[in-house]
Amino acid sequence: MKITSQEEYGLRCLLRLACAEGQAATLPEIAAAEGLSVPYVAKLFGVLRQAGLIDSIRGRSGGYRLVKPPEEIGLGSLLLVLGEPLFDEPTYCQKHAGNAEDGNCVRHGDCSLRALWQTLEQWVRGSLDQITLADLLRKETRITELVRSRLSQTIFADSGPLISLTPLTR
Amino acid sequence: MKITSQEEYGLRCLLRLACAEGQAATLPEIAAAEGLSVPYVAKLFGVLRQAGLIDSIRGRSGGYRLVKPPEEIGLGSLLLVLGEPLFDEPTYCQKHAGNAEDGNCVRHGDCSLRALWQTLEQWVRGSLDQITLADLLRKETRITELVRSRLSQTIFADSGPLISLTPLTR
DNA sequence: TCGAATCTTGACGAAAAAGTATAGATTCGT
DNA sequence: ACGAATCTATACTTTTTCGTCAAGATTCGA
Repeated sequence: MKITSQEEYGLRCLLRLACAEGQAATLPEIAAAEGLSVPYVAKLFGVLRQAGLIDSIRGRSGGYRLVKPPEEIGLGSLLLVLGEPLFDEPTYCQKHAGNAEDGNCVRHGDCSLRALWQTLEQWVRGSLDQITLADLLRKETRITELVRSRLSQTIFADSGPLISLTPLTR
Repeated sequence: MKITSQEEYGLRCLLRLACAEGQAATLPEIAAAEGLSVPYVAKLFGVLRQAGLIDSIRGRSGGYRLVKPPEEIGLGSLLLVLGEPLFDEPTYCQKHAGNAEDGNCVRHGDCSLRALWQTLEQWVRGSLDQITLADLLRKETRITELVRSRLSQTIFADSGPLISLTPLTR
């Protein structure tokens, strides 16, 4: 369970854009500010652009701009654009090893850990979405308090999935 | 932000051990139960053993056993043994790209995102530790309720770190 | 219109992670 | 004592991720 490079740097670069306040910032500027290579930032911004988070202006005095104000960009959804979910639903029971010949999931009865990951994902994502880019730009923000104050909402509200295991046969 | 293979499979295999209730389970048994190769499970159990979570008995009727009862194994610490933390403190400012020639962190003033990741890490880890292996073994557990009921504790209690950013210079 | 500055895209190589293979060490049962 | 069943350790191959490179497309300014 790790923050990927793309998540980390994508977020950093987007923060730089957010600092620019409407003014378009260019790849070389951002790259220099973060100490990254220009092509790498270009790749990251490609992802962000195709996700509709930023706008690009081509040509001589071009650059990138945020589409929405920083107040409306939650970290949960942002990180989801830059990386994968904690747990990749559609491929979960196929892609890894540990499947029977017929391709079915060989695991504890009904793939029970799935429920755990789903809950965790929903929860982390939801919590992160309570923090916006704008929050990260304000100096001297106490994150813990920030989140706590915004987390009185119903993250656990829905009735989650069940876990059940079948016993190990020896 | 993703669950790594080692975390997923390590947890699954450990669950199998927990099912065995004190009886030693062998590599071939576990591997067959999870549909994994024997050497792979061996590797995973190597990690778990060196972390002191399981005991190995060598020789003819050997196998592996949990050192502690499942009630005392929290998922947070377990996953930490199997994978890396969300955010790798000591290497954070060196290992990635984006550093100045002198090796110092080139980032926003005082490496501000660090505070975010630390808070998140602490928080996810702490929450996961409220769930034990034993909880996952009980059939029909509603994870969301489980966590909520155990989370009235002071996960947010300590005063977290500050965030601060220096403005983008163009 | 030309050229410089910019974004866009896909292919490529390097590094890390995942999983396998193999040889070896230990113990038990007969 | 021997052999079968087990764990242990290391090296290897494959796959994925990371980051770079190079060629192309677009726009502005002079």
